[in-house]
Amino acid sequence: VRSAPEVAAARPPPQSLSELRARAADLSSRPLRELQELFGSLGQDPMRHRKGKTGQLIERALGATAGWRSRPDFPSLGVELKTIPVDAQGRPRESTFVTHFALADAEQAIWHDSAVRAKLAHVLWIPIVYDGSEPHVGRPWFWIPTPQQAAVLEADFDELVGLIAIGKAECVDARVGRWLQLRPKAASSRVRTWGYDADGAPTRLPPRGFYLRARFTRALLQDPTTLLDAG
Amino acid sequence: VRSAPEVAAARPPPQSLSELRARAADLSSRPLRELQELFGSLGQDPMRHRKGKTGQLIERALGATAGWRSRPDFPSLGVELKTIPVDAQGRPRESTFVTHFALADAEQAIWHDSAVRAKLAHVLWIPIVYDGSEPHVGRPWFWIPTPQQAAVLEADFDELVGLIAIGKAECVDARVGRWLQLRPKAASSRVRTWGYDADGAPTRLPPRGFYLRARFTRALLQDPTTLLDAG
DNA sequence: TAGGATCCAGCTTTGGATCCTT
DNA sequence: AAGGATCCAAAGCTGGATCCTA
Repeated sequence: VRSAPEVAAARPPPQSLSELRARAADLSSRPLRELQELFGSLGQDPMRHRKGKTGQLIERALGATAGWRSRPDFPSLGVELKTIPVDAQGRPRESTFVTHFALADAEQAIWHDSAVRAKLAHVLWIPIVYDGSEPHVGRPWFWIPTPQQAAVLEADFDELVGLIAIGKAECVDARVGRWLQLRPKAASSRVRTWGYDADGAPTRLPPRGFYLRARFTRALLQDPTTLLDAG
Repeated sequence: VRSAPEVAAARPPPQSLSELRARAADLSSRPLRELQELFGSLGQDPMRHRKGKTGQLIERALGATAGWRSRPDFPSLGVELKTIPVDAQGRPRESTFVTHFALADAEQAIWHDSAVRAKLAHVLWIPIVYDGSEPHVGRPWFWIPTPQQAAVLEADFDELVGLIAIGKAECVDARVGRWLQLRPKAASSRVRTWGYDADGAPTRLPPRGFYLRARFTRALLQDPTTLLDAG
């Protein structure tokens, strides 16, 4: 058994990839309860119904630049942190939020310059294991998309953004896209004006976000060598 | 619009692949009701709840050697006929029965000599479209497995048969196998004795059959070029 | 019983809704 | 509003059960 991390509050950002790697390895298999005692109170219940709280706890434990606009989480390293809940078999059950998307920007949006590409260029996955015993950190894993994986993500992005750019935003629901999808984000009752339709009436649609499908992260975490470059 | 086929009862077997091809093409897009009038009464309702009746109707329409032991349906051509229900998008919803399997034969069973390989070596798929309008024949399609596809089918076969051969028949349920699966066949209350367990007691298990998973036939009929040789 | 398959309850997946913090 | 995500009802999938004919 290892000793607890020495810091008792949010840490300074890691200075190097190896330092981040070491911090991540140190979290591996630690109960959430332990991290919560060390890195602060985000509510008292380390179980479910925490929504984003677990992600914020991990951010503090790793020294990510929490709450900042303009990501990634570790700007100098170019690494994005993703906390991902998994079951006893290590399988993700939920989709993973990537970033907001402003529908009004669809016409100008280009994959190469997009926030989606930037965030997914280098991801540190921190699985949180919910298996009936105490929730705990799984094995951290750094991911850089292979060229083939990046090509599929780009194709999804182009399809989603393209449909909106040509005025078919209503056709875009969560079914579109092989690995990336576009879904409502934030309380869906809140609606924003972002353009004008053919009749000159303002276009009002709820804000949306890009997500990675659960079936993608599942394949990624469970069997990175098969299925992905092919399917 | 074409004229109705000229025959008013079960046809003689086709003499050549091109004759079979022509007959199949002639069925394309015909309502089941029309075939039923021409090729005989297998009950009065051409809708669901027909179970195997539709398959038998298509057999008669094409001149297959119905009801014979030792297949394929067109022995001289080496072609197996499979009638497959699809939805409005052309997607199969159900698994496809391939052949019975006698559990007692597992130890001697070899892929190369198996009924599964023989039946799947050359298949004529006849989709039946259930889309809310009148049920009708879709576009017939001849399929010969690619070497890569055949390799996956062989691997599935070996895994399933191997588990039974080493006495782990209880471990084999419908989850095993990527594209082929082994499932109960016939009213499952009927149980047959087929061997003896370690204690010398007779082994009694319901009869089983090989099936192709719906996700396989779905990929096969919808997108034959992708997904298959890879996944 | 082998061949032709479909039925359907229960489980899994997921699209859309929602919650908290900075 | 943007970032951190999870919740949950309903659709979709499928493993095991079943039906008919020869």
